[in-house]
Amino acid sequence: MAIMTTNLPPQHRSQQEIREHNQALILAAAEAEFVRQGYSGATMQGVADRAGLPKANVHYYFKSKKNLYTAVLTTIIEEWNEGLVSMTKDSDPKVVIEQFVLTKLHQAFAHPTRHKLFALEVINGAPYLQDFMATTMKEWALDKSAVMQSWYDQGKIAIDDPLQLLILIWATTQRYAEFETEIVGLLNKDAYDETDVKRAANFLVPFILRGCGIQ
Amino acid sequence: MAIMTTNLPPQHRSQQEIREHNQALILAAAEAEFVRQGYSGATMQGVADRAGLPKANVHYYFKSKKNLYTAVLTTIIEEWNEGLVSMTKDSDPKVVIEQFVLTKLHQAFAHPTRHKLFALEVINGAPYLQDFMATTMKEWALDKSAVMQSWYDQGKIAIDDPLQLLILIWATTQRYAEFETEIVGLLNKDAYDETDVKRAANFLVPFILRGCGIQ
DNA sequence: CAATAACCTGACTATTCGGACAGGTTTTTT
DNA sequence: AAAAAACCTGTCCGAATAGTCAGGTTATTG
Repeated sequence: MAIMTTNLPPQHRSQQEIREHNQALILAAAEAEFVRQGYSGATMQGVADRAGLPKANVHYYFKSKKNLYTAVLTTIIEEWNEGLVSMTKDSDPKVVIEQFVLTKLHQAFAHPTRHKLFALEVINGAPYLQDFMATTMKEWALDKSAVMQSWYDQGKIAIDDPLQLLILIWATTQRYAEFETEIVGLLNKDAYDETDVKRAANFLVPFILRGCGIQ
Repeated sequence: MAIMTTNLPPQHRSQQEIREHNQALILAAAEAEFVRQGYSGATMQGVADRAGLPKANVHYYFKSKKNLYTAVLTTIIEEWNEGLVSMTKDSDPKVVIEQFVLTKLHQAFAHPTRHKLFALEVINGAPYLQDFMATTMKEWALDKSAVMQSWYDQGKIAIDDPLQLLILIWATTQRYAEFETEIVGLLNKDAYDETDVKRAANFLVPFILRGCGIQ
């Protein structure tokens, strides 16, 4: 619908500028369009309209609908773990878990569309993410689980099945993005405001720490 | 794909039997088909094939695709709160919360497709569920929140924002259905088996009780 | 045992959509 | 400043798909 960034034509734009600008424009439009009705429901014309470009131009930059879709997913994945603190067996679980939850929570409120798109993809079997899920993501999860297992062995946390804890933290933080519609309704609002992130954090952080047997 | 119930033609079936049988067949097929690629990606031919009926017959019973979709959602909603124990301000929070979590968890593992379909619908703005979400579901949630608030006032639980607790319980239990693909992969399996429900329950129930400050 | 109503389905239709492409314009290179 | 390369887009096309319908079969009713 809305054009995402300035599209006013500067007099002379280098081809590199044009390319970067239009690709970013199309990717942003595609993210919105794909989440609206899923992969099949999205139309290339819809992407074009949101980007303010002719349909043929979208095909010029991204050869096919499938190609555009995977490009959107790739950009989402690349930013998936950004901002996360590192954790080792010597870390303080309280600090690390608190930071992890807060980071994930802020990402969820900041980029609900991305989280929705990711969820849509996983719900119908992750056809385009199988590889990422089976390799990068799994290794990351198993690595973190091993660290948390060592915390348990040291008596720092009460969790003996860290994979489940990881699943819980993902579930509870991402939920605010994925189920935005439902939660906004329950909170009697039209959209989230700043207080809602705080309210979620104020509940979630101490809850999870208590659940982990910390404090 | 697979035909859901016996479709062998008894010699003489009453029209009522025929109707009930075929409608159930089509609804089950539609649930599977709609979850496969969302509303737009599903095809009436696909529903027909799964049900083992000609496409025109599907249209005979459910006038349109939209009509069939809302029929599927309606049957899901009707079973949404089944099996839940009642809760009052005099209940024992430990018992009620434990039962609530276990019931939701078993539903999630028993009917993943329904939960996925519900999630798909909510993620793209609940276009066909707005009414249910804004009335029945909201009243239910606010009612339960009030009960839990009274538990807090009595000092029985440490949760002063019960709506958030409700959101957390929904998120953590339904997650196992919605993100089946991801979680099954993390557990190194092809599909869930009985031990996975137990493992989730063994983690989740004590975690949530501790989070609530119980025990 | 009609007559009526309900069930069934092959064949057709209108529409929508992804994609192709020819011919044009602007920028870059030599 | 000419040639090449990259960018741009109106128009067309084939495939897929929701929905229609006429003509049929089977069950119900009086």
